Amino acid sequence: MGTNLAKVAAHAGVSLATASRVLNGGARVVSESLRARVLAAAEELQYVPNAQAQALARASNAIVGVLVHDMSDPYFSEILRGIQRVATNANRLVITSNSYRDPERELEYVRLLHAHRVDALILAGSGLDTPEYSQQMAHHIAVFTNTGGRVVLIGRHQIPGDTVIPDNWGGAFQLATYFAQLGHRRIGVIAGPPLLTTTHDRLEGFRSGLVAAGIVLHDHDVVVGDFSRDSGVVATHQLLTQTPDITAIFAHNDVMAVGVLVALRQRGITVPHQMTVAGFDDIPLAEDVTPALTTVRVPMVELGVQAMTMALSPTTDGVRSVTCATELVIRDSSGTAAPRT
Amino acid sequence: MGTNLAKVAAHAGVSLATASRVLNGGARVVSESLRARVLAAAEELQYVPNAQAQALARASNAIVGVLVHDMSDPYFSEILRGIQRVATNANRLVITSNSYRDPERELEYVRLLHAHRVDALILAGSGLDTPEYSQQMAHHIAVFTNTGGRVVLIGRHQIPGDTVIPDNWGGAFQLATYFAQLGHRRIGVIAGPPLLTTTHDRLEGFRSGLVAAGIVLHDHDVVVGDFSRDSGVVATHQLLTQTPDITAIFAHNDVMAVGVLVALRQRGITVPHQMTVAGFDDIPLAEDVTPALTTVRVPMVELGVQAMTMALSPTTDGVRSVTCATELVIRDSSGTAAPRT
DNA sequence: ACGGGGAGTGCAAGCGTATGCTCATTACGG
DNA sequence: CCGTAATGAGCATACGCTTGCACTCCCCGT
Repeated sequence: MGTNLAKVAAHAGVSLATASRVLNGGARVVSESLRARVLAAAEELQYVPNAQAQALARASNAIVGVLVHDMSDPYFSEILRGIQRVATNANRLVITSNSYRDPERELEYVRLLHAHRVDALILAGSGLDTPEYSQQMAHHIAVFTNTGGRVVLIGRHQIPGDTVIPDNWGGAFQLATYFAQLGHRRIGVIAGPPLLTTTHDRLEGFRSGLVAAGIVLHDHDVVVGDFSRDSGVVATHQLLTQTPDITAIFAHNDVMAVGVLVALRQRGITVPHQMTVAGFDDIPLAEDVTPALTTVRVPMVELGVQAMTMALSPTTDGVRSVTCATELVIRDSSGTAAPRT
Repeated sequence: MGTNLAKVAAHAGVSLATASRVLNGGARVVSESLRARVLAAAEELQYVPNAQAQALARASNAIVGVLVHDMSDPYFSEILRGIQRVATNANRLVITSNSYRDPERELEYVRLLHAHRVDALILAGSGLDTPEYSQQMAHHIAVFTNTGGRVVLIGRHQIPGDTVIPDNWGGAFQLATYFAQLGHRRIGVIAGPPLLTTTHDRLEGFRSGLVAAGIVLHDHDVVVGDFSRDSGVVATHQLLTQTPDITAIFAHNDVMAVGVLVALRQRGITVPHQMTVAGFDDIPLAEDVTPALTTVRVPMVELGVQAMTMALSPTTDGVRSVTCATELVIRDSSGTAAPRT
């Protein structure tokens, strides 16, 4: 059934070794006549090399594993686009897995990808900031790197390895400054899941920006979401119920911000006149919602490109780290603070 | 460096065979004492099995290859979600690759996935309807299936294999009927890439629906896009320039429909009062744009689930085929035909 | 008490490929 | 004309694991 190199070699009347050397192309120490015979045989028998066996023999297999929280989320979707772009150019295969933010599953997948002996592993999306998780993950990662695997982390982690991070803190700081300039004094925040470093950085950057403007962010003005649209809707209603006097809302990502817009529309609150709204990430659809969303741009494709580039380049001994700048993008969902009703 | 089974066996003081049997768990013909020793050794040495070698020895490797046009596109993103859901439950790894609608690359990837001896291959997104492409692809696929691989196609192809198809024709027909009921007589269509079967089916279904209502769809009322938002914008301007008297626009997918809304807003044309707009697919953001988009729902997650389920179930001799119903979803972007200005 | 049987292990042969090393052939210089 | 250095091809081993088969005990039935 399966045509293998042996059959090709036999059909071409040469040894296995010669056939292998022809098909690998690298060292051209094979005479033209034999080379042609082998190629013809391979073609005729429709030979497709067994990558598994090659990997086993070579101890390297040209495939990179990527672990994301959820690739349906535009944020990761864009990162993957960057990763794929580089991978394609380098003729690398990419295995993508979704952890759906489940730590158990995340560890499980790292193990699985390790088992498949991927050349490199890219962990996209910040990790949980708990000692147990960090320790376990660090342990798994260590075992992997000890075997010669490379690891690149996107987002801040408590895990050693090459890193690509967006400047979440700085972007949130800028946004806070902007909000303050617009005259907002009471601001609601819809945060991401509590233990993510991304959430932490965006929250603290924002808080610091407000503090610099003499504004205090109260704990009860912060509600928690899970980065999904629906959680943005729910959180908005919660926010408006418990602190009705806010004049602006900062959602920790654009997807939730879209939920905010929906919720406000349901309540008949106009944006930006009665309420200023901003998100984070600048996903493609941010400029297509109404009103177009003010947000902080994270160069997602760039994050992916950088990560993959690192993943492909040989291990330098020290860990490398790249920070990608974020940038405030002002659109139509933000405006000067509305006078109290 | 790499700990392998041999080292584990040695460390536990048993034979390679015994160690293998313990770790595979299946046949429990190993005494408890030895079993414990092996497990302890594996733990201590941090043994991670080499999936490559296992696959080679077993001739099966629990990984499924998926080829999509562009996983940043919400359409494919949702399909992948369905695929992943099933894959996770079945403890299968998924390799995802983007062809970016490049036929060359698509063939290349099929070959690459074949080389990696994936158990099954899922081709998502309709194929090109050209003889050369179909023939070549059919050929590659045949070589793959001859080796024992399974293939599932999502969308109509000219290629033999198990198939999951959304009822594009029927959905478009329904939409046309609805448009006719609203009183629209002159309608513009923004089609997908010309040679895709999806494009063909959506166009012909729509045309048939109009014909059933006594309306003719002129060729110059159809412009071509590439399923991207920006192409929707461009196509809309083109459409309004060459046939300004249309009262409704049907974009072949929601992503382009969003572009239509943007273009209309630029021109100050209100929706649905001055222009009716509809898309296709019902991607998640369809209900979040303003106005919420009337569209035809394609059960994308379901497509993925069905495809993966087929991919995992053993080959029946005949090719299987599942059709998923589509459904008209009426939201705010459609209304009765505006009186001529 | 002896033979049969079953349970538990180990041996060794693959799975498909890459590659170091050896061997044969040819060309060339002296 | 012989010796030596290329040059090209093949043998055999390694990669890490699974699994059919053979072997060794030990227990039990007759």
